[in-house]
Amino acid sequence: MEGKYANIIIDISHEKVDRPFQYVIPPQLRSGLDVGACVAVPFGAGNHLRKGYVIEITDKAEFAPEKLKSIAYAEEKDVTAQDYYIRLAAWMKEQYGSTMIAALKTVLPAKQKIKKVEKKACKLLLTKDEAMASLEVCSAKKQVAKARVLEELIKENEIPVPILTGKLHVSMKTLESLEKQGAIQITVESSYRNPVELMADKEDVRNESYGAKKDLSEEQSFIYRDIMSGYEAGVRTTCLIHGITGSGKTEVYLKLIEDIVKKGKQAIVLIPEIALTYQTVLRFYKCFGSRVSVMNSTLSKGEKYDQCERAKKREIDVIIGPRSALFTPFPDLGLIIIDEEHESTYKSEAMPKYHARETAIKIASMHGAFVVLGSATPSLESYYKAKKGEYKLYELKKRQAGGELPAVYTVDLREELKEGNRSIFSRRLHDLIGERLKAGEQTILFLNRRGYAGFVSCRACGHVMKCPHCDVSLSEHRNGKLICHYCGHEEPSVKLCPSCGSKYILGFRAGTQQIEEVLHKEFPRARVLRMDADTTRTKDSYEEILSGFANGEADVLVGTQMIVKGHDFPDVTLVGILAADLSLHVNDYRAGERTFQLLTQAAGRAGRSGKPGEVVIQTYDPEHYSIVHAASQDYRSFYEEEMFFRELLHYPPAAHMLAVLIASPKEESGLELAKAMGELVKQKAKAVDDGTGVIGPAPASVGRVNDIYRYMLYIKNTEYHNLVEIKNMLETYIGERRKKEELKTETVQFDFDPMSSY
DNA sequence: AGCACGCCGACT
DNA sequence: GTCGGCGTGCTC
Repeated sequence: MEGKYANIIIDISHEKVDRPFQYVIPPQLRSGLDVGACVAVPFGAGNHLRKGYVIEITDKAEFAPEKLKSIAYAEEKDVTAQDYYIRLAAWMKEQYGSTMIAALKTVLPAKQKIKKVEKKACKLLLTKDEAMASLEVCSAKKQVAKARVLEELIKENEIPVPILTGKLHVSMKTLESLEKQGAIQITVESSYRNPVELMADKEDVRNESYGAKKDLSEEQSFIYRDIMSGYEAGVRTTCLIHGITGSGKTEVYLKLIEDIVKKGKQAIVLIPEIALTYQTVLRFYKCFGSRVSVMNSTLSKGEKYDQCERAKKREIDVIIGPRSALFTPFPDLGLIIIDEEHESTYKSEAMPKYHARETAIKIASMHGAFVVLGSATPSLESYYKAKKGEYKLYELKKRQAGGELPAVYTVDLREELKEGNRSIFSRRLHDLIGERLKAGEQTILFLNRRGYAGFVSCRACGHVMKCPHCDVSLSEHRNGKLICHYCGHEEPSVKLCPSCGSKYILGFRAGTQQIEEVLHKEFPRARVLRMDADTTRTKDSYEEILSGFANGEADVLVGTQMIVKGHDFPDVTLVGILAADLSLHVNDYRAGERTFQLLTQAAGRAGRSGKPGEVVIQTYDPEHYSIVHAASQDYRSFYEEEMFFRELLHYPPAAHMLAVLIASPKEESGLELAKAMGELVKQKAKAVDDGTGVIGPAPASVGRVNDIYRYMLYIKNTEYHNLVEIKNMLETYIGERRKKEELKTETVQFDFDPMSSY
């Protein structure tokens, strides 16, 4: 690439320098420098040479050219790894529409390497009396900063440095000066650990029968052999394994990884964050010992950095983690597995809003690796691609333990009501729960309710308590406060309706709590565990509840979506889905798909170890195709029916969709920008005539968050790259208006094939 | 992150 | 004056 100037991101982990700086490319580097190159540049007043990454090469000087400095030199060829990350970041920026910095930040695991893993602390070396004396000396000299430090250290002998520099506004200089005087000592601590070994230590792995190597079934070994022989022949096509619940996809993954590792390559296993449990990890630990590691959000930055270093040094072969584990710096990646590939957590909510599936395929292609997707209820996207031949489709139709799929009963709640049953439990479910309690078998009750605790409304006048900064209702918390889940606004609960003065203003508590109460009333001897956002607030409570239930500490588990994922409960023979259509009535084109997935996955929890299982689906809408096909566990029919609607309405995967979120503190200027952008796209669509459809602009479904007004624009096209082009066009449009200082407070975000509704 | 600049009280 | 400590802001 030719060009006079290079825009470079300086490798300093500090917000204020986290933007491109422009440098002159010296003539001898003109031809050999490319985007992604690692260079050394003079930076700051001291002209210290620092590392940086070239993110753009241009002829346009964006800064007074006479003030530009020159690149000192380019790093030698060992930059392949870095180069790879910058290419990946550039790809993400293009595909998903974000800043380069944001993309680099999500992709680069090394960000922490600048920040020391060590914990620094200040320790007082003087005695109390000596310290008091120095304190007086400092005060006399008006050395306020030093005095502040000494004062605090007298109270507490040792204080972490970040507290001193943060809360007390003391600079590192001051501390160093104090250290020179011999008044204090700055201590450095560092800790290295392998989180998997920590997990494994908690249980005696060897006595655990769980991950014991079973022989593959015929179905399993066919898939394994077919994939590996394809691999040997150089095929790198993405594979989709559609295996019914309990069919043993994990065994296939383990075999594949084993082979790949034998070839000296490494594997990444992605799982939805919520499903990362001891059970899952232990199974891998059994196979690969300490050469497997985990990556998740509970690890500290230092621990994450450690895992990256170990990966680079080939000390581990397998990493298990959520979508961020994709960026583990393996030197010779061979395989990426995405388990439960339909899960919406694989789509990032932050910028860039990337999808782990597409990104994994990109990463694999950069490494000569391949991707295996697995699910009992594949996303429509993946199944569609498999049918088109873009992915290779495999099926596991038999349950592993030889168990039958559970018998499913659908109960029409309208009929129940007609016949005078107003309970949350239908008579059938009630009877079956009773039977299980007698037989000593376990039951799961599942409420597929979206969102959190109920809103507060006045029964007399209908007034609803709303957030003063956002267009959403406040929800009542256990501590009696009203909280806004969008901006965090808090206010005390009300006793009297602020609108009409009635005292009948109450929260709608319909939820797992209520179910628990009814259970206690109707089955006083049943031991009940409840799992929802309330009971899983603390760090380990999630795991505690699940393993408690798995160990038979309770008869009934009541919970929301989170209980359906991951865990195996061999003694569960009854699953009750209390209101199957709750997740159906959300204004989102994916509602049908999500409902089908939830119901199928929930039903699949029943009867997993030989004992026959039963499932009761309670619904007001028993004819809905999502419910009908989930009840018969018939993915194919569901797919055909849902796909018909997607084709008809041009929704993904039949077409692609770009959601544009325009936000502004000023209502009018936000709408003006949204309209202008919409008009621009419509004009282009007319000119090119490529079937682009534009919807909106319209206010977002939550039209105001934190006093910022939000507008949406939806753009549809059958070709993804056409949408990328439109995004690029809008980006330049915004850039131009920004230069003219017209847009100061407005922000625009892009979301391709959105998973969440706005 | 690191350096310069400007501010402020103390002291030759 | 001017020296040394401290906070602030900028770095292509």
